[in-house]
Amino acid sequence: MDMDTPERNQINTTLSKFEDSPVFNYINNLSPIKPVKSAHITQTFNSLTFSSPPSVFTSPHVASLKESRFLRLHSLPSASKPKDSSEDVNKVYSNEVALADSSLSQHNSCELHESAGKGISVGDDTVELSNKQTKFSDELPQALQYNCGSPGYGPTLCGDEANSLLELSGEAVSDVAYVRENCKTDSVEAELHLQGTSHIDPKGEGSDCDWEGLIHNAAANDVLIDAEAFKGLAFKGLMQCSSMRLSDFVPLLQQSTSHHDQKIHMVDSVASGSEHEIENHCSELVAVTDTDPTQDSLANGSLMTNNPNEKMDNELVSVTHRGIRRRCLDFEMASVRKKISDDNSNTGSSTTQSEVRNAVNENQLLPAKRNADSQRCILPGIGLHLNALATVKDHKGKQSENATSERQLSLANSTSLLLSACQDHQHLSVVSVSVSSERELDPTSDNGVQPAEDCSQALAYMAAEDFNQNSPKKKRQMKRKSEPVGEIEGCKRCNCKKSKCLKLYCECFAAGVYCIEPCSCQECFNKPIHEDTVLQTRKQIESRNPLAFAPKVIRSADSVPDVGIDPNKTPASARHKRGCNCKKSSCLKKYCECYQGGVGCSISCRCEGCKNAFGRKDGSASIGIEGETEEETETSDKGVEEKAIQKTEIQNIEDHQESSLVSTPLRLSRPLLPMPFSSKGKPPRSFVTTITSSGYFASQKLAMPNSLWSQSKPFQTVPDDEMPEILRGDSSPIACIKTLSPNGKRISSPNCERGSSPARRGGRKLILQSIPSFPSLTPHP
DNA sequence: GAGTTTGAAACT
DNA sequence: CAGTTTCAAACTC
Repeated sequence: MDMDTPERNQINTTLSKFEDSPVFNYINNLSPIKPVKSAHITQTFNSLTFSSPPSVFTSPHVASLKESRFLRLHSLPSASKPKDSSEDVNKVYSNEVALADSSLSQHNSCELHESAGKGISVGDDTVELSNKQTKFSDELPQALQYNCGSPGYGPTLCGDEANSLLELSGEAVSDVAYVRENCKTDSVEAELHLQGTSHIDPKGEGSDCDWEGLIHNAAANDVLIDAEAFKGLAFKGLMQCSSMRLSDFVPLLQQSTSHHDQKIHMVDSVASGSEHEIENHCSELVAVTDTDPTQDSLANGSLMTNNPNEKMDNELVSVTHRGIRRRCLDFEMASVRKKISDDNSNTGSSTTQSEVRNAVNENQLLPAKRNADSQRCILPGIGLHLNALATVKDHKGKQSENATSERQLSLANSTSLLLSACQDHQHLSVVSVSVSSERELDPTSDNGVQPAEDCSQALAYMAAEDFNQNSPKKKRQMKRKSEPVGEIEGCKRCNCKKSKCLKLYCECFAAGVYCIEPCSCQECFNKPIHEDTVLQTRKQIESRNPLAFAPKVIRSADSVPDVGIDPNKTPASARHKRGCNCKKSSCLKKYCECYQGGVGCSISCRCEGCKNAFGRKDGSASIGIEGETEEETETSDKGVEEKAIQKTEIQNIEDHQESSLVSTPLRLSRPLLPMPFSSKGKPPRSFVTTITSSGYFASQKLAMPNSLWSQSKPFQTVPDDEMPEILRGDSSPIACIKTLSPNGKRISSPNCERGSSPARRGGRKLILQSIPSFPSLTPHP
């Protein structure tokens, strides 16, 4: 986007330098690879529906990810590391890693040189990519981490690419390596699919998969495939296509790529003497598969066929699944699942999947990471409106049984992940992976697979259950030390003892997610196995209060005052939908939902002694020291207490100031996220902001710590048929709905307060802001 | 980690 | 709808 221009120029300049360099020429001569056309590349990236959220994306981030891989490919060629050819797979991996690492996390220019020096195509654009990649190199590790499916898993396993990979080198094809490989494979597939390659059939259903076609197609579309990913793909393809052998595959690839100059990447990575690597790799994987037919296959209830090909495929799927599967399903997702299930039976999975994908694409991926850098600590919430989905289900009255197929679950998971896009756009990778893998899901269902909750949860869950089961250590890592008990960036964890997690007291339940392992709840019913109960209870609560699961904080249009709704001139552009009722906290503590949500109190609040730093009920804004000087508006005036309050306020203010994102509540685009909750680093418990349908949907789950909230009624009135549209998020604004809660509290539909610009609002406050559901015109540094 | 405080949710 | 109770998070020590 806007950010690219400068870089581009710079890159070009750099490139020129390179090209003028004797060294460059020399290298260039050595390399048969031709420059890649930028246009193609661009197109490729843009066309990656999945991972590239709209425009927004563009993103350097998404791009960077791919590019990085891309880059890695370049570095892979053994040309520069001849020794590798004879090494075993692990060794190779290690080397690759090393290279990748050097290119990823280090110096840019050097890296670029290195890449160029390796005979990698150095077309202007290519260089550009490389360069770009370098720019975001620091993000890669994390990206990779997520790519591997689990944050928890991340740091240790995949988080730091260099480290993880290196670790791998020392292990015999471990789980880690395994997962990693699969992730890549799936990623590639996802990319290919995204390209709109109709003939790519991951399942290989109906006939031998058209790998040749796939390759050609990939080449034709200028799909960038990194060596490793490709290897995985090739491997998979081999496994799937009994008629094709690896030896045949590589030549094919070469041939295919040779027809397209742009395919240099592939050629470079695969053709350049990597066949051996691939074979090794494949055999390694095969060996693993053969010797370790276990866990996932069993867990997923996947088939253990006698057909090696199938077996492998299953394994791959399950592994990937393993990384992502678990629990990203929330209640709503359960519904989705069901719906999907129904749809699948009727129209075929492809349609449904694509729908989901589209929804995801349009609603969530976008924002991905505009502010990734700055918001890294924030949990971006990108999500699909689960409630809406649930609604669909309800309307359809279709309820599939617990026997939901794994595919469904998987899809749900994928969606959730997508939705959740937890922390960074980098999660998108995960999404993409999961989605692609979903296609391959083994139809044999596994009830054991839990629906996912919010992305974070899912990830956390995975980490906890999938990867950490045997490793308390990892588990601990997953918890991220500083995280307060309840949430891990988007992960909710409750501690309910009496509510069975079926009341709004339960944060998980209120957020529309299932409780997960990290929860300390007792007698919890908020689990997939009690899905019916959960849904029922949920319905009951909604019948009482239609907006019970709606986001508590509604953010109005950035540029449009909350006229009518909030007569007060409070600075905040967002308001708690119902207002608080604080008596003693002066709205300066998280007891106050307004404060917790990072919004000012409004006329609808019944609080006493409001001193909300985000905006007082009386309309004054006490920000910064200002607040201290402001008159003490209300009752509380008791010395010590007052001091305590002031202290708190000051502290909060300081926190605010610390947050680069939050400069002031008054700011229209006030960052929702980095709230002043620094005291414990915990984001607001449950706030979601919604505004645009798209934003709304997008924001949910994933995002936050609080995850998905579900919003309900307003969308529930939407006919099933329209759901897709809703998911699309673009659509027309939903009619403003104002309702009264049973108890007379004012409840207005989030939409009522929605602003004119749909693009900006989104899920939880924190997230949306940082992650616009649509390409934001405003550059985020 | 236990106990207290707080205010939302639930109940009457 | 108001008052009360229950509940679990937030907070304090």
